Amino acid sequence: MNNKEMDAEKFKTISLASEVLIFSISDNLNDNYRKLSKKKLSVLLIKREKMPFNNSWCLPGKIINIDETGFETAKNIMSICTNDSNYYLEQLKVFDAVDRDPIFRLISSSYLALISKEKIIVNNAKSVSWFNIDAIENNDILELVLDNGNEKLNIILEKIIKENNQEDYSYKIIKNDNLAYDHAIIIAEGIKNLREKASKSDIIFNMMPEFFTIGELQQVYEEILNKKLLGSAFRRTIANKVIETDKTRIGEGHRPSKLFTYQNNKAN
Amino acid sequence: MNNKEMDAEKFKTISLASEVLIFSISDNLNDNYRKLSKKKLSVLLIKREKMPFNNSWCLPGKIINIDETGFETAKNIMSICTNDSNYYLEQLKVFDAVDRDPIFRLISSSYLALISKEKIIVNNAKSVSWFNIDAIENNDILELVLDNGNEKLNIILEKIIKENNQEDYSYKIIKNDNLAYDHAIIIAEGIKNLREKASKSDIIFNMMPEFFTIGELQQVYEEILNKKLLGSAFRRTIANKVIETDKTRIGEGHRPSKLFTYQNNKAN
DNA sequence: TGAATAGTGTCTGTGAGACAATATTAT
DNA sequence: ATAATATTGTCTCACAGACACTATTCA
Repeated sequence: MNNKEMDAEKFKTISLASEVLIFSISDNLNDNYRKLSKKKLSVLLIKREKMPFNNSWCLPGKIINIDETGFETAKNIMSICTNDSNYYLEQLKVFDAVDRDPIFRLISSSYLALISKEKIIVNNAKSVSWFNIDAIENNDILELVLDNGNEKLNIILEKIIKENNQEDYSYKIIKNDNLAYDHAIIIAEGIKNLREKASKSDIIFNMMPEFFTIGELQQVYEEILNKKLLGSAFRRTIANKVIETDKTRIGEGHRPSKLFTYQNNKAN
Repeated sequence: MNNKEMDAEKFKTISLASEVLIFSISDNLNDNYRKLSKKKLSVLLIKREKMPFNNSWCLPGKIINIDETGFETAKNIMSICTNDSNYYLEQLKVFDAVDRDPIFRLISSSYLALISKEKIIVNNAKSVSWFNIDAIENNDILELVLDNGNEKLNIILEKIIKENNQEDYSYKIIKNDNLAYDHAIIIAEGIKNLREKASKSDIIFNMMPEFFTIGELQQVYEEILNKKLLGSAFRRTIANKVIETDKTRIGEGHRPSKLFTYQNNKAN
């Protein structure tokens, strides 16, 4: 094939990429020394340095090689931010709107990764950055505010409800803001997925450090589930999932708290 | 490109197909006139008439065209068995093992469809057939028996549990039986998905006819969840999802039962 | 001392499991 | 009459929400 034929070929074939939604929890210190630091869900984004969407932020992604699975590609992508292989990774969804890439037919197989901040190595290059996520829901509108400290992205999505079932919906971008492709939708779907699984499984612990207080754990659940929980009830329900250690966190302007660790080697 | 170049090209590119797992509920009459007909989960399979896997059964599938989404392709596939567009259809998972097709790199984006038998038109061609599914679980082994009345497929799968979490597992084929590709795994993943959602959503109703008795509905739930339910408790929990009609089913050798219909236009 | 969080105990309502009891039909 | 399913009612137990109360620290 000569170059001309290759170019023509590009437009006739479908390219398939793995894209990874890397979520973690960030600590945001409070000015009041007594108050706990505020936990925020955060997502890792990359600054694009080529067309299309040059200079926009995007999810880390890679075209799937002919000799590797999408999962393997996703694991390779993960190596940009960690050399620890101990994280959660699962298939999320396929995003394949015909016009999602302005030039080619690019289909994205998305993956959701959950990792603890302590396992993450991000060099300070400006091209990789963690964005705190604020997700504000009003009726059928979802407002996403992504903030990395320097730049703030304001995105508005609409929930498209299918067939009268309030629980079954997809998203449509109403207003985008310097985020490439349909990645705003992928982020929204990831949050939805995480929220659904948070109360039915233990995946949240993948974003926790090895040792944590019940209060910190509760904060993370509150952030993900987007609602206040009662301390007493939370302790009860979480009790059989954690192991108390003899460590204690002190120096916080209030009663010290015991440190716990995740009970992941359950025998039942 | 000449033919030789095209052939070479095939081996270098990835093909992407939509494959649809069409589930429905079959009625299997009991010899005892008093007893209810036994409900079975069933899947629509197609007899392949070309290589690879010639003469094996497979899920209906189609290569995704460059100008349509996988969902659209899935809807086109659905038209082989219905001209009613009122069914449930959702993305299931991507299956992309490198060697799943013996010759090419074929990636399958699978969809789960749930439809009521009354909406289905299958011409009696031998190439399309409904198979009743028996799924027998023993520890980490899942045995699938697919039976269309003429042919019985016995498949054995192993659950591969990830990272000590009993709930998070995938499947590996131990013994296949005249089922093409990794479609046994897709069927197993579909059953798992259906089971998880059955108790948390109303998707089961997509496989019910317009009018049904509570007993029939309970049977379907028992079949999907693979456990016996208590009639009294079932009635209580299902009560707010169904509307009682003035119709009654009679002539069954026991007390007649009221017919209900799904309450899908919920106002909450 | 006071602000803030940690941690325990208890009451209450909801909802599921168990099971008893009654109803109704075709053969 | 009997087998089989339909339908209702009631008791109990587990669990989550609400909330009161105590504990402990640093500025």
